Amino acid sequence: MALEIPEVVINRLPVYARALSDLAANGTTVVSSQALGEMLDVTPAQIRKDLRYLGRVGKQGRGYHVPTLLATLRSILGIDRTWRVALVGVGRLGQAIAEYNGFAPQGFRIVAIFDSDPKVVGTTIAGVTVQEAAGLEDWLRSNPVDIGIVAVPASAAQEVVDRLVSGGVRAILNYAPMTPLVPPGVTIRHVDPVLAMQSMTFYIK
Amino acid sequence: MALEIPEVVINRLPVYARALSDLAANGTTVVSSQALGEMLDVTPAQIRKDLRYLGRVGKQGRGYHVPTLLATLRSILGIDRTWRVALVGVGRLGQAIAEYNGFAPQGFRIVAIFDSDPKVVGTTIAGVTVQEAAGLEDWLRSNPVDIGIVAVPASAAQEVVDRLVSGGVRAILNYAPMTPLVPPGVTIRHVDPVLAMQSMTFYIK
DNA sequence: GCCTGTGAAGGATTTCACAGCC
DNA sequence: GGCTGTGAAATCCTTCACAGGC
Repeated sequence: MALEIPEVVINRLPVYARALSDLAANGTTVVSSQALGEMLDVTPAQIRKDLRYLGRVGKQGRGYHVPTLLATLRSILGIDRTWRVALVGVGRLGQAIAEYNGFAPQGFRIVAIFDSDPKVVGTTIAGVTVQEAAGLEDWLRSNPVDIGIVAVPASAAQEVVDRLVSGGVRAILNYAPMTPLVPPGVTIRHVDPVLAMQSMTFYIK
Repeated sequence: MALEIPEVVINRLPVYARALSDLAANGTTVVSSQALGEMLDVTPAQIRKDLRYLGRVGKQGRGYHVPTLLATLRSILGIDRTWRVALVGVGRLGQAIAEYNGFAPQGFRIVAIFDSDPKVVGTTIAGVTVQEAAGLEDWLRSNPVDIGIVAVPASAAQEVVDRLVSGGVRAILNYAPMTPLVPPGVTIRHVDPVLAMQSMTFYIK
């Protein structure tokens, strides 16, 4: 029964977790697939099928117990712990990422920042001293991190990804406007507002 | 033959367009589905099927003519023109978005910025004067925009979305950490690095 | 009665494999 | 010979509809 969870489902689970978190904060203790579906514009059947991957997590006739379900979800996604993150690139974008206060509350701790520009190396951003990018792999070997954030220009992104990977990083969040390749076993996600907009203009043109 | 293009395909087309743009910049004039697939880690068959939605855009035995294909792609996606964008919210995040210089080169022009904080209303960010958010709908009625960017706290996001929609906006880029609902006919995309990370931790835990 | 869990059906997407054109 | 276009097959994902537990 512990069958493989498909990637589409994995991508929806954090959305459910966030909604359940909001419900829990409101003091709601039980929710039906119907109600959750209305909050998120997802069909109830899909929610039930998705949640079924977590086990028998609902109660027939009642619905889902919010705190329990949330805990299960967080544990399966691995978001019930803290993760060490390294940020590479402190241009405008990297700076904004470093100072973004949405990561820490969710357990993502930026423990190191790298850049190749001598003008910023040695400065402190969000309490972290910027290190010379040339030392990235060495540093990673003695200070493993879980996730790498790439916020360098497109021309440097593939190299940075390669070096993160060879330093043992298996999850990469890519902000660069290109598609770096990663070997099997390494997960990469892209944050690209331009691509998002470009896929919307098709519908409004 | 002008069959409906599925949404999954629409989401991949901008990625192809970006890669073709890079190839064009390098002076490459012809590319095969195989080569393009290797650049992007996509199977050649998928690329051929996807591009087939644009028409008969390849030449058997040769491949795809980069400049022509790029032009077709841009025209079908609607990224060959400029789009008027309104940004709502100029906290840290909104500020970074306003100052991000990746939008303009792709034809996305932020023509107005709104916020409800009197402290920032009237100030100028990236050359645009911040207006009082209360006037959003009125302003939109006389100055239609194509896309709205929502960079307000989660608690205000649904209301902002509703007001953008009632002001005629049919495409929304949501940076708020919640899932606003939109009526049929309105397209919404989410930019959420936290959700992206939360879907990766599953694989590395 | 309400609502989950679930097989079956239906639909969508991806991959295969090769015919046909350059 | 190389590579697109493309039916057919395979796979994956979503929706339906209802049995069964609360």
